[in-house]
Amino acid sequence: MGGLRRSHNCQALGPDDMGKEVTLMGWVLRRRDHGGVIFIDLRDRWGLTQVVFNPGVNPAVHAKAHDLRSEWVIAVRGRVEDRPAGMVNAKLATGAIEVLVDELRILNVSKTPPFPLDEEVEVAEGLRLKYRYLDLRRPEMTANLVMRHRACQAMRGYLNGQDFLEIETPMLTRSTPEGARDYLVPSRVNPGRFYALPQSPQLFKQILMVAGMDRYYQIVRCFRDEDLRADRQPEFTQIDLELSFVEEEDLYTVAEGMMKELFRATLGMELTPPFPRMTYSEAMRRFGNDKPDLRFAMELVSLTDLVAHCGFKVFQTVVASGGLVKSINAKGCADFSRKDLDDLTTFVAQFGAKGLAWVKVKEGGEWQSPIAKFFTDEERGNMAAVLDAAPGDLLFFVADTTTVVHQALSELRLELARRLGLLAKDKFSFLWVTDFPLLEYDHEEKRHVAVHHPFTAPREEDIALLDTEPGKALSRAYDLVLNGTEIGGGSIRIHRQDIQDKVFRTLGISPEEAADKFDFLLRALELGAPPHGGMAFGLDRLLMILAGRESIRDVIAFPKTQKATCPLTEAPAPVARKQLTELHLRPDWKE
RNA sequence: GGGGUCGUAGCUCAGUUGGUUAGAGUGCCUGCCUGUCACGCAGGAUGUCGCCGGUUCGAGUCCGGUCGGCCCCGCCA
Repeated sequence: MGGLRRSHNCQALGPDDMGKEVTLMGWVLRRRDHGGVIFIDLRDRWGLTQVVFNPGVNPAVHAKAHDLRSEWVIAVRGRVEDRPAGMVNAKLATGAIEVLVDELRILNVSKTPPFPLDEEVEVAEGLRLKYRYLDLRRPEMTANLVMRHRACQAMRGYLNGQDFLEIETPMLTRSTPEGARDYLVPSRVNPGRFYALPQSPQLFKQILMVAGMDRYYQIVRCFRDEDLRADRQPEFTQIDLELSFVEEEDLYTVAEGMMKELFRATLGMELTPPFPRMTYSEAMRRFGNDKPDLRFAMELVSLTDLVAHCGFKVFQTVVASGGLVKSINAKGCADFSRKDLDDLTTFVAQFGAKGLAWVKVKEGGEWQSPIAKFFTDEERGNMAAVLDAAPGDLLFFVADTTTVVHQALSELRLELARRLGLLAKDKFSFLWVTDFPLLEYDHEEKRHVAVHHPFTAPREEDIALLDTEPGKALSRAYDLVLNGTEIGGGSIRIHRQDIQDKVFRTLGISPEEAADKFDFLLRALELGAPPHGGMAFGLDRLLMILAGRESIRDVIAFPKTQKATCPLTEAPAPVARKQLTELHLRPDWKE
C-alpha cells in the first residue's frame, strides 16, 4: 500500500475533523470529472466520503485521478476540509466535509463491473449471485449482513446472560425417519453406509439435557433436501435452544426476552412482551391458518349453519357432506373489476377451491352477485349481519372441505391484504400459537404422523387418547409467529421412555424400528433424563422480516438458486470417477 | 412431479398484424468543462434477439422442444 496506513473509514469523518491529515482506502463508486476539479465518491463497508482532486493543489495527482474508473481500489492521503458554503450534501452522513487529496495510490484496477453498483435498478438475481462479491458491495446488501451480525451478537449476548452454554453438535450424523429428505454423505471407511447432514440438532440437544447441561443454545446450520421457495433454502440457520426443568411459560419468557434484545439491537425498537397467544384451533377457525398475520383483521366468518338449508345447491351439498362454507368481507372493495374477480378466482383455484362466490354490497344493502338469487331476503340479511356487511363491501365465499376452505380463504385474505397495502413493513405483530394437535392422519401412508416431531410431549390429560382417538390428542408444542411467518417453534419434550415408546407405537413405528433408529435416545431417557423443552428460531426468516426483504436470499451471503445451485461456485459439480470409487459408489448416469 | 412468468446491447427494458438496415435509457470509449454529488455538453463503438428444430418467399415476432432465472402448488417432522 506504498507505506500508507488507513487512518479512518469512509463513514468516520465530520466537521470536527476539519484540517486533519487523513488516509482513506476503498472503492471508486463514481467519478465526476469537471476537467478541472475531479470528485470521487469513495466507498467502503461503512459508508461514503467525497474526495477531491484539485489541479491547483497537486497537478500530478490530479492528472492521475483522471484515469480512475468504477470499482478501482485506491488509497488517498489528504486534508479534511469543510465543504464550501451551499455545497453540503445532506443525503450523506459525511456530506459536510470532503478530503482534498495530496497523494493517490492505485491499489488495484477493475474491469467495468457487469452490473451497476450505484443505481436503484433491479438486476437479475442470477447475475447478482454469480458476482455475489459485487452484489454484497452494494450498501443495502452490506447493511443486511451487518444486521445479521448484530442480530446474532444480540441473541448470543442475551442467552449468555441467561446462563446458557453454546455447544456444537455434529454435522455428520445419522439419517432418521420422519421429516424432510436428508442430504446424505457416503462413508469412505464404511462401505455402503451414509451420514446425513442434520435437519436440526434435535436429538443431540435433548441428549445434552440428559447430560446435565441444563441450558444449551447454538446458532447452527441445518439441511433439508426439499424444493426451494423465497423463504426456504436447502441450508439455513437456526437459533436452537433447549432448557431443563422448564414448562411452556419458561420458554415463552426466554423467547420474548431474546426477541426484545434482538429488536433493540437491530431496529432500535422496544418490544413490550408478553406477546399475545392463540390456540391452534382458534387460529384455524378465525384465520384458516396456523400462522395468522395479525397486522390486519379480515377474519373468516362461518356461514355453514346459516346456509345449511338454503336454496343454493352448491352450499347445501357441501354442508350436507360435512364441509364448510366460510366467507370474508373485503371492506370497501365493491369497486373490484370483473378481471380482479376472475384473477382472484384463479388465485384460490391453486389451493383447490372449485369456485369463488362473491357479493358486491350496493347502496341500500342490495346484493350484486351471481348467487344473490339463490337466497331469501332473510338469509341475505342474516349473512350480512354476521359479516358486518355495509354498502361498498365485497364478500367472498368458499364452500368445500375444511382443509380447502381454510387454505383458500386464508391465502385470499393475504392476497387481498397485499393488494390493499395492509402489510406495513414497519409494523411487527407477534403471536404465540399453542395447543397444536400432536398427530395428524397421513392418507398416503395410512397412519398418523407427528405434527411437530415424534419427541413432542402430549398434554398430560391427553395421553390416554393415544389409545382411543390419537387424532384428538393435543401436544405441548408452540410456534412463534411474526407477521404471518412462523419464525420459531418448539415443544416440551417427552422425557420418559414409556411415553416415548407409546408415541412411537401410535406413529406406527415398531419397537424393532424404534430400537434400530432411536436406541440411543430411548436408552438416554432411561438413564435420568430431566424434564426439558426448547425451541428453534429461523434466523434467515427473522432477518428477512427485520430487513423488510421478500426473500431470505437477501440476508444470506451466498444463497442457492431455486434449483439449489450456486452460480458463484457452480456447485453442485461433477467429481472425478476416482472420488466415487473411493466412496464405493457406482454411478448410473451418463457423463 | 405440476402450474405461471421472464429470457433482445455490459445493465434495465421497448419492439405493433410475420416484412427492408433491431431501438431507447443507462453504462462503456474519446474530447471539452474548476464545485459536482445519478455533474453537464459533444461525438463514437457495442447484438449468437437463451439454445435446437419446424412453418413461411421472409421469424426477435407463429409452432414444437430444450436450457436457465424468478413466483407458486405438491413437498418442507
